[in-house]
Amino acid sequence: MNEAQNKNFVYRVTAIVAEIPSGRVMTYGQIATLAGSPRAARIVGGIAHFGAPDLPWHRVVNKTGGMARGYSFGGPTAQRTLLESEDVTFKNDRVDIDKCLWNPHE
DNA sequence: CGTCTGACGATGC
DNA sequence: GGCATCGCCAGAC
Repeated sequence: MNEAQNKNFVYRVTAIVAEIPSGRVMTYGQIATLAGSPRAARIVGGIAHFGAPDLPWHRVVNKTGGMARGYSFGGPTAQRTLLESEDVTFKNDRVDIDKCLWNPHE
């Protein structure tokens, strides 16, 4: 893990997302920052769609608390239902990041 | 090595 | 608060 974490940006993002517990969500910007590049939020998304299909990307949302453009989970409704199943609170059609934003420092 | 793209973010209107 | 535009960084071609 130590060696791997220093490997590349992609691996860090993968590791972070893999550690997101149920009932908690993270923003792409947050993950990108933890990965070492606070401006590379889009890169996180790119990694999401192509690599690491075993990770709970459905717990990853953008800063608006919504989901990304053209999600592939079967529609935004599926994502919302899935997160609600994990005790994630919702504000209208957006995730209540204010309450469910997970911090790895915990 | 140069260029385009992209599951985003911030700012402006 | 939502929509439009620019900007950023890293990966793929």
